[in-house]
Amino acid sequence: MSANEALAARLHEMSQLMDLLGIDSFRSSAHARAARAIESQSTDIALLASDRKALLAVEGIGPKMADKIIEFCKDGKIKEHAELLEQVPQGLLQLLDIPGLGPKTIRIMWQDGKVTDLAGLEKSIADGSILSLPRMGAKSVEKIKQSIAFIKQQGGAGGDGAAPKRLWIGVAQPIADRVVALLQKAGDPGLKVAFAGSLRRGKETIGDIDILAAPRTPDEAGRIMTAFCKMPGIIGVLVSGDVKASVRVGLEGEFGRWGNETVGSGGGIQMDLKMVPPDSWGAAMMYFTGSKEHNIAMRERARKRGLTLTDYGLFPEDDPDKKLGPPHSRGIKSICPADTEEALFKALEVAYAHPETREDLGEIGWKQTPHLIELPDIKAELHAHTTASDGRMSIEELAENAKARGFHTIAVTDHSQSSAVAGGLKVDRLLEHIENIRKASAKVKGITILAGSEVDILADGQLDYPDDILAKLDIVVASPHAGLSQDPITATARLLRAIENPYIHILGHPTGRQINKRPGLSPDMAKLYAAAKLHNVALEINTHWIRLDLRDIHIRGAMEAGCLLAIDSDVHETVDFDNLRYGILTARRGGVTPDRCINTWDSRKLHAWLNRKRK
DNA sequence: CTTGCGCACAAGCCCCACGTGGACGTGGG
Repeated sequence: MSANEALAARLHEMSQLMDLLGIDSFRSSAHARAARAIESQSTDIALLASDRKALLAVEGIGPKMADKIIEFCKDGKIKEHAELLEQVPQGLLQLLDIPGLGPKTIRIMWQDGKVTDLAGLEKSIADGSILSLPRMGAKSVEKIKQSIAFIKQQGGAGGDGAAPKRLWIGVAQPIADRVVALLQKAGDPGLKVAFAGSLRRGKETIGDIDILAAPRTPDEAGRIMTAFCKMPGIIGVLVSGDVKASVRVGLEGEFGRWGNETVGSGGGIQMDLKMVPPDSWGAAMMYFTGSKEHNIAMRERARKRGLTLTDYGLFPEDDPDKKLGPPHSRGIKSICPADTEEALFKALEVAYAHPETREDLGEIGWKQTPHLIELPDIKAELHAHTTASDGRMSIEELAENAKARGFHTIAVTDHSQSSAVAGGLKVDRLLEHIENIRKASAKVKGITILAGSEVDILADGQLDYPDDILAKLDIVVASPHAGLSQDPITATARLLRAIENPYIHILGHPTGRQINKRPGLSPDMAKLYAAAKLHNVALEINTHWIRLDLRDIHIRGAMEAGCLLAIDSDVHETVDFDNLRYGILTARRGGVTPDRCINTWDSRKLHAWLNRKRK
């Protein structure tokens, strides 16, 4: 967990504690909002907090919050947090993770039902006393029971307080693809089915998988619902009505088989299906895609124009006090077509925002839609390994694979000598490897094979080969692999030194973080961007879904600073090429345009750029 | 607790579905 994430988690918990204690809800939501603001900062919080003014400039952070943040950075803790924690029983927070139970209900149970933890809750379910709570009936209790079972299976039931884990996008996406195909098959030809939610927005981790379908007849709807609730791997149905359902699916069975990397979510993932009339498709996609913050901002914009934006369309605002019920249910027609998102954006006079950018971080209010990079724009892979180090393919196999993807260039960049576990090449082996690459290059036509290396950035910022060896390589990708728990100042100096090396082209996975595994380095990113621009070094977006490093918010900063980016799949085996889609999504979240990504350049432009450092 | 408007004090992000039980909490984005 990075420092920013740790602080955000702390503030979020403070907000939850306030809810449980029944403290002023505005204070609570101010803390939740501050937590979100911290999460979307690309600067390491320790650096930000060294300048109180900069902290105050962040939307949602006022004087009191700034002091708490500074306190956290100095002492590693917030006194008020500890004080709140003292007033609430240990096991209570965990109950908030149970769907169906919110702060109000938990507070009542705690105050007069003597429930202070999961065991107490289970007891009150067992003896039926839970039913005496307001708004608690058989259906709600059943849902809670199922949720408890799921949480226990996830492993966190010991009371470690761990929030439910989010799945890597690379694990969630193939599952969603299969479900979409399955539902399409259950319907008639031409049925619209799509995934939405954070998956469609391309977030690096996914909480649940949202699927939208637009059946045209009740019969078709019935078949879709049945197929969804009975798909392979189902471990529980939470809700199933006529138009929506929520289920949990295990990752072990038919929809699992993701090798040993499925551990992220423990045992399963929630999937939500919603069915809508075809003429509401666009409005429903907007709603289901989110983000929540984007939706709210869009709906506010509608209200300012005397309109109401809902999941079904755009309506005249005829009922400000909301007494009459949703407009669509009263037979009122949308004032514009609601079958596409584009039509709704247009009617609200907002430039279309791609799903990946819908985070309410400035996209509403664009003069025009930016031209974001797309998958087919990528024409070169500049970071790949062969059997010479830890890859699975020979040079020729690698080149053939790249050619089949339509690339004009593939760079062979095996590990350098310090990466012993990855079979890094000593200088003599590297020289021999270069010869082999030249030979393969003569054999395989129709693609340029570059001789390169992924050179370790040593702890002090030196590169792992001397300059005269680097000079022999067509391309140098320099990456940090070890020493990833350095403090921010040392890490900054280390990476800056690497960027300043005259032979480096690309800074590979700059922070070395691995999602859900380790935080990696927290350098002063602004300094990195400036140096990369000055020395003409491209910053890598490593497309492996465990890395996605640079991450979205850092890419945003790099784009604003005018940097070049490289989107590379760090290929070790054939399937790694398929990770490109995650790199593209992440790049789009950061606002990358094709001109700024060196992998989109035509062969002449790219090679000229590489050669500028080889004179 | 923050913001916005103005230098002290208000007001505070949207809309729908569901279950329960008659108005509100919760979850979905």
